[in-house]
Amino acid sequence: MSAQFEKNDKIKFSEDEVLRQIEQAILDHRLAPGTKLKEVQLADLFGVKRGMIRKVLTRLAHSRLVDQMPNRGATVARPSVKEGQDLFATRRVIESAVLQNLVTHIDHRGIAHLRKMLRREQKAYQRGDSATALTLSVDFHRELAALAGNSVLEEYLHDIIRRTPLVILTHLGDDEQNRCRNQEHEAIIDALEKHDLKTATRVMQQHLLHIESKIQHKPEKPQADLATLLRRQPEAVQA
Amino acid sequence: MSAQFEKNDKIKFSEDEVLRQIEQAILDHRLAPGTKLKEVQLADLFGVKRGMIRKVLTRLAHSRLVDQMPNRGATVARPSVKEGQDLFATRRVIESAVLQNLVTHIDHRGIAHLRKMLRREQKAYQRGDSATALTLSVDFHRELAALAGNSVLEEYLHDIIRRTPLVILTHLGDDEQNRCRNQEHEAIIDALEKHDLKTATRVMQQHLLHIESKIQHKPEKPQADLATLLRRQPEAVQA
DNA sequence: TGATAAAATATTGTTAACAATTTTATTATC
DNA sequence: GATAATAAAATTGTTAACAATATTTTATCA
Repeated sequence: MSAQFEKNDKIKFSEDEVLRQIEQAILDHRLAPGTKLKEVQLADLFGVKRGMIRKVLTRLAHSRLVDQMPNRGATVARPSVKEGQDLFATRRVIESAVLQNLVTHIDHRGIAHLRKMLRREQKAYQRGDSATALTLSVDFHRELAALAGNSVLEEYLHDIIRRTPLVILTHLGDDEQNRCRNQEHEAIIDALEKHDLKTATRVMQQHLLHIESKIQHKPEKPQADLATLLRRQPEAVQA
Repeated sequence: MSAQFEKNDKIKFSEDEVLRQIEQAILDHRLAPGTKLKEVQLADLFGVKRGMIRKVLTRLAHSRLVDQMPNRGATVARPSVKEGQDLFATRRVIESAVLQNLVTHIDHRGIAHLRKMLRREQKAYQRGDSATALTLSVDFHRELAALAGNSVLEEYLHDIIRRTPLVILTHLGDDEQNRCRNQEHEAIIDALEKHDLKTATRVMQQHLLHIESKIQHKPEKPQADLATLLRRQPEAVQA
């Protein structure tokens, strides 16, 4: 009468919190592409009702992080190589447009803000905290889009950024190749400050092509059980 | 014991069909921005269960055609002027990228296909069937994206095209100004055939700016009841 | 009359039980 | 032992009843 109750012996999570945790588990590579996501199992795991898991899975399916098949449930999505290429190509288009907006709209305050973000990112690298560095690196791109002031472009870039890690994982593996080189971030800020669109765009294209060029097929990894994989490793938590 | 049962005296619709009908009612301007969408009313109207309406409303909210507020239900979305501008600006970015892809990838078969679509569009205009002409005009843009072969770009353009009529309705009204001029469609095909990216892009930009320039604020219209508005007018059906 | 509070109604949100379907296990047959 | 049919279990899908919240109506008082 004890063991079977342990699973519910925890705080109840909100829908957004459950979404965030599952999404993070996917993006942290703890849930491999193709992994079955069973509703009751997840519901018990988080101590919530099945209906909520259902809604969460639908939301995740919408952002293409999971696949849903009628009557056959949800699995972690396995994006094709082609989808990955299209995603990267579109990202180059979006980020170019962002820069084009920025080069006319940005002011000293914006530049200063970007430099502050860059410094935090560099410090994280220097102290070897690559998890934080990666987060901050992504935030840099997001912040560029936010400063550009076009909500639709921003929305699309968020969508792409959300989907990208899964593509990389699926076809490149967990090889730590997928992070930004922050010298390029610095070069982009410098160019923006001088209102030099051409240089900013060129550096950005290099920057993105650098990752894109590495996508290629890779065999699947063995898989542990769902509960273990959802449990986040302490050392991976960002500072 | 008769009148109150009439409402259910019809075929049961599938979820996709219900979604399609409500979306069409919004895009046809039969449901004005801000209109409350009550779950039981819609469920009775379509002869389906409330849970299905619930799912449909969530899907519509996701594509920003309806707003959902916790505990306060769903309404037809009222996009801001800013959102409309951002949508159009992004559309120009996406369509430019589509042309850039097309100008290198397109072959004679593709060109022939586009010309066939253009002829159908022109014929619809000539016989005064503006509803069909509008549909075909939109299809032309969609087809460009499909031929470009980037699924993400295509997806985003679909999203923008889906959201655009509501923006135009909200801020411009039902003034019939919002259709493409198909001479420009022809010019785009001509330029693509000659692999002339510069001309194709220039015409496309004009084409899109033509509509974009007309967005401005406009007072609200009076509103009939939901059941009437959902019932589609026969003459509006496409040929 | 106009404002405020309370009650009644309407609407959205959640849940547990059930139904339908798929998946796994078992049995039967060759 | 392999294969196919059958039964059992697991899983997803749906629904009706209930709970929570918001809105409208009515009642009360200044």
